[in-house]
Formats: sequence, C-alpha cells, structure tokens
Amino acid sequence: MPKDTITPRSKDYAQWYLDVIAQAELADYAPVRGCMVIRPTGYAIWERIQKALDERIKATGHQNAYFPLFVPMSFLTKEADHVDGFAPEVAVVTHGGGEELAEPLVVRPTSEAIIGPSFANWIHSWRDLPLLINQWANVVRWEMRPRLFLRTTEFLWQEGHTAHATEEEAEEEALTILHEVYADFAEKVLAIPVIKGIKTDREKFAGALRTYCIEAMMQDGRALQAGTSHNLGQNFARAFDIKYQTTENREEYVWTTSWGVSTRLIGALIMSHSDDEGLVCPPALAPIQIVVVPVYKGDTERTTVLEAIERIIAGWEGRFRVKLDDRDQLTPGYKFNEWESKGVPVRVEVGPRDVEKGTVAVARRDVPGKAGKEFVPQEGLVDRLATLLEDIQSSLYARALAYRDERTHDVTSFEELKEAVEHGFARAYWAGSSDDEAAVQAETRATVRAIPLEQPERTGTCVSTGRPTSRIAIFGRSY
RNA sequence: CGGGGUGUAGCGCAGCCCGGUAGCGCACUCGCUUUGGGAGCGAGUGGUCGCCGGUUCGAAUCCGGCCACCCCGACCA
Repeated sequence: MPKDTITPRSKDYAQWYLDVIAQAELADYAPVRGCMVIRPTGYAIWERIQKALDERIKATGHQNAYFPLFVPMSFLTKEADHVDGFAPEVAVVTHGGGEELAEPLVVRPTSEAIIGPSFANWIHSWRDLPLLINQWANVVRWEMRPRLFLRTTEFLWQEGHTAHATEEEAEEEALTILHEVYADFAEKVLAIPVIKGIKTDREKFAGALRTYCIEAMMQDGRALQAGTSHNLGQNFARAFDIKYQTTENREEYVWTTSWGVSTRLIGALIMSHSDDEGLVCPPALAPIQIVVVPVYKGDTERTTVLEAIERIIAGWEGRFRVKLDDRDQLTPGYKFNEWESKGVPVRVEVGPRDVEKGTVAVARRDVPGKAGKEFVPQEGLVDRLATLLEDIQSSLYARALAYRDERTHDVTSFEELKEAVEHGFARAYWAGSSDDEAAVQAETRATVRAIPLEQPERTGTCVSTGRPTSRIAIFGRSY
C-alpha cells in the first residue's frame, strides 16, 4: 500500500530524482557535506560501467596505472590556466603526523599535475610515444552545490592521460576516445543518445587547447555533460618539462590529452530512463538483467515451484545475469515492486498455475505495472528473453532519442532561443564571442552546451551577433 | 555567498501558539495465520526532542545565540 514513496516527476523533478535514488538504494548522504555513500545496488552499476569502459579503453590501446591522491601544491600551480581553474575548489592538507607540512598537499581534483612528472621521467625518445595511460580513481572538488551523483565533493572516475609526438596524433586520440569509447558506451550500453561536440572557450577544461564532450538531455530538458576529452596541446608538457628526442635527434615537447567520465554517469542513467516507479536500467548495463520471483502458498507448493524454476533457469548462466529471489518471508507483490524500483529490466514469475500449464509470467520494466506483463510458454523461453532484452535496450534508446528530438528546436532569434531552453535545447547559428555567450546566459540561464562535430552544409545568421556563419551550436540549461 | 525551508525513534510526521516529563504511521523483534501487484491480527523493542545558554518549581514547548542539512540561484565532471 505505501505507494507514495516516490514523488512524481511531473510534480517535483528534483525530489523525484532523490526519491528514486533512495528507493532503489543507490546512495545515501554521508556525514560530510557533499559526500555520498554509494550503496551496493549503486556500486554494482558503477562496476558495470567500469567494466564496459575498461574494455573499450584497453581495446584502444591504453594501460591502467595508479598515481597518488596527494599533489604537492607547487605542482598544481605549474600550469597557469589549470591552477586558475581549480584553485577555488581544491581541498588542501596542511598537517600530517601531528606536524605542519613544509609544503601543503592538494587532494587531487584531477591528476594532470601528479602524472606530468612521471611522464617526464618515462618519456625520452620518440620510441616511448605514444604513451597511453588510464587510471581509475577518486578525486575531490569542493563544489558549492552538491547533488547526489551529479556533483559530489568526492567522486569516482576514470581519467585517461596520453602523450604523443605530434599535435595531429593528440587530436586523433582525443577524438577516438570521444567516439569509440564515450559515445559508443553511452549509446550502446547506457542507451543514452549523446551529442558529440566541442566546448566553447568558456566551457573548456582549465589548461586545455580544446575540450570535446558528449552532451545528453535529461527528462526535464536540461543538459548533462556526460564525458569530456581534452586536447591539452603542449601546455602541460611545457609546465612539466615532458620532452622527447625525435628521429632527427631534436628535443621536442610532447602533445598530451586527458579524458574522463565519472559517477555522474549514474545520475545521467537515472534521469534518462527512470519513471515514477523507480530506476529503469538498460539490459546491457543492468547488474541483474532478469529476476525470478517464485509464487506459492505453503511448503508443498514452494517445493514444486522452486524445483520448476531450477529446471527452467538451468543453462541461463553465462547467457543472462540472473537473480532468483527466493526470500520466503516476503510476498510476491512486495518483490515485484522492489525489483521494479531497482530497475531490473525483466522479471520472470513462476507460480503453481505456471508449473501446471508450462508457462511463466514475463514482465518488462520499460512498461511498468501489469501492462508490461504477459504469460508465455516455458518452451523457447531463453530465446524469447534474449529477444526481449534486446528489444528493451533499443526501445529505451529510441524513446530517449525521440524525447530529445522533440525538445530540440531550431531557433533564429534571441526570443525563440529563450523560449526553447525553457524546456529543452535550442539549436542556433552561432558566431558569438565569450562575452556574447555570457550575455546569453545572463538573459536565458542557458549556455552553449556543445558545438556539434556534425555541422550542416548551409549557412545562416548568428542568433546573437547577426553575422553570417555556417556554425551551429546547441544551447541549453545544464546540470 | 544570496533567497526559502527543515531539525522530535532507522524513515515520514504530530505535539510547540496555550510549559507539567513524548505520541502516530512505516520499518524492526516474537508468535500465529498468509503469499499471482507493496499481507492480517496480537504482543514487543527503540528517543540526551540538532547544540549551547537563559527564564521557570518544571522547557520538545518561551527567549537569545550557534550549528547542520535540504531546496532554488551565481562556479563545476
């Protein structure tokens, strides 16, 4: 009966988001402001994200390593833009072993500054390049306004750091990561359509030459930066003296990149697919793809039903990620709701009537409640389930894409832009400067989320300056 | 940092105006009955009322101060 545990999306989107997290047991607030405890259900999702990304990162030639949590203050300050960007949000350790430290240590907000010296040590010759490293780590950024998963003081992420002989290679690396790792993962695993683009100077990473991004639209029409890939040029190579000898025996600075995605992706996942019943997890990602719930009265039926289930799910191992919920003290109805709120894509129910008739009940999470449930024969069940999982995966993607397209409007005037970003994205010709962009933000609360890599052939008039341009930009309000 | 709000049992709340020694729902424990969409009945466990100080015979309640957290805006993955 307690059905009012999740605030409807339509009533209060921010509260709905928090309720889904609580109900699905993804995370708790921690005693320290801005920090969160990632609960087992949430962490299982992170592990799935890690696995899928780690495979892609390794498939593109990278190796994992680990660099320290603490960064000497003087290292962080070596790259001017970088320190300007991060100084306001770093946590600083001033004491250790009961004494004041000679030099304060920064808790890494990102690791360029601690990886730089290692790269300088490791790289001597053109033969050492490219150097392709990734690390899985936690980082700390003292944010003003934390939000579970989307912006926490400490968060988990992966950060790739690479060094190359030429600018072209660094550029290719940044784009490969964007396309083959991040966008591919977001769309195929998370079922989240993303816009691949480049950031404006205002939005790019502190210290980068160029920042590429994947940008997604949440169910309230707001934008979420889901991943970034930076071409750092030679900025960090100069700051940390990372040089190599060319085949002509000349000494040159390397070209570096860095790129990362974080536990924010879990926030993106929640806000892309979930509904008023709770989390909706795409099958390719879901830690549990199929939950099996037995239905019975009394011990005799229980034995019969559980035996039947054992027979039915024999051979599923290796094919599906399955959980049998054989907890005896809870009613089936309770379990249906619990697994639904945790986002398990498919539920299989087996009761006495199914044992008798050779059927099972199959419920799909993307169609909540009884509407998504049907009785099907046990015969051929495995293939049917495999097809169903694929269907759910593609349906979720299609639904999210349709939603984004519906809420993306081509605009030609400032007024239209203002109107469009109330509910989604505005797509406009753009030739403005950083100041022009700031003016747009002051007026509309929206910023350029991305300048898409795919650009139209045509030209138009800049929505801000009125100048002719062939470049379009995506505007939106962001998380 | 500005605006708004909230602190009473694990969670959600009432009690406060009008001071008299803390209550309801859920959860939890035990027992019996139950189980195809969040089971029922009975008996229980659990609270320095955010913190400090003041007024008072007596403070969850009145007064002063502080703190924390949440939500909405300016910075950010």
